[in-house]
Amino acid sequence: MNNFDLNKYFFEHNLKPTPQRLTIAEYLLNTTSHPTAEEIYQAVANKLPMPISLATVYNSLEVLVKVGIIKEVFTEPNKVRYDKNITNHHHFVNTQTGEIIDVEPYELLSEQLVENYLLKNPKQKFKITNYHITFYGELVE
Amino acid sequence: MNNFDLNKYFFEHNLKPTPQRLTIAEYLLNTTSHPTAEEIYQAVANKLPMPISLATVYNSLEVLVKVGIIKEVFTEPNKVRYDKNITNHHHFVNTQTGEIIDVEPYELLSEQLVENYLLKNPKQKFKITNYHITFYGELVE
DNA sequence: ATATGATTTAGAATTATTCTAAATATAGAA
DNA sequence: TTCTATATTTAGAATAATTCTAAATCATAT
Ligand SMILES: [Mn+2]
Ligand SMILES: [Mn+2]
Ligand SMILES: [Zn+2]
Ligand SMILES: [Zn+2]
Repeated sequence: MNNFDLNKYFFEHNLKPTPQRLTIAEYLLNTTSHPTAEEIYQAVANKLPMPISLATVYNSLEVLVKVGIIKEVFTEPNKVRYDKNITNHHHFVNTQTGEIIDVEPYELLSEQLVENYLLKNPKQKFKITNYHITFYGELVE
Repeated sequence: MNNFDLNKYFFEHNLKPTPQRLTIAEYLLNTTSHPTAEEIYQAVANKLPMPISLATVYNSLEVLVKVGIIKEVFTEPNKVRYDKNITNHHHFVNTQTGEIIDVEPYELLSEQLVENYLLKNPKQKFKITNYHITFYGELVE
């Protein structure tokens, strides 16, 4: 999504395209990393001509999640990360660096995963609406 | 693991079997839920003859994790839960109640999952050491 | 220009967790 | 047993992430 699309998207979702929101959205759309609110705050503070508050970063992230431009990711305790990749996908955590990398889903496995759940938990009558896999591992030398 | 095993386990791991630790461990071993530190604190405070502090709950949980009697689980933002099930397994989150249910792993899928990761990320040279699936869903009427 | 409502802001409040330093308990030695 | 060394517990302070509050500012429509 480029800057033009962003303005359009904001308009279509009744979001005022304020410099703060636009800069936060732009920052996220231009990184493959999964930054925290604090990291976004630091990066965006350096780009904006005016100052920005951390509250605005949290407020903006909330509305960007709400309109579906970004998603939240929980891979670690006590830390929320934000993700421009809004497709269904999974994450690989490099346990040496903390880096989080997107993993594309393998849809052929989905059915088997869900079937396995039903097999292993025959008493429970639940419907699985989605699932998320966190892979952990290390760089191979 | 019964009370006898617990004393033995503590002894073997050089953990003094204090009433606080024993009661916390017992509480966890006798529930299939995945309680938070606060929930454990409330439950254990009611069982112990002497008062207990929240700091002791956190300290005890830390050593119980360290010696491998329990595991930490991260399924929600900003909340750590504790799990007596120390085997490799996954979790189903009932999005209506927040209840967390164990899901046994399907080892036949592991290989395919890891293969898929390598296929979809051919440039990255990482070794996957483990992975965790969080299923989300609802009760079916 | 003015009003209205949305947005931003600083700072206070909240929640989960960790730290600190003193008090107490445990286990082993004497 | 008592003593002693060390481990554990504790209350409360500190920290980190996030949310809340209420005032200031901004944008848009009259
Ligand atoms: Mn927390
Ligand atoms: Mn947090
Ligand atoms: Zn992602
Ligand atoms: Zn579990």
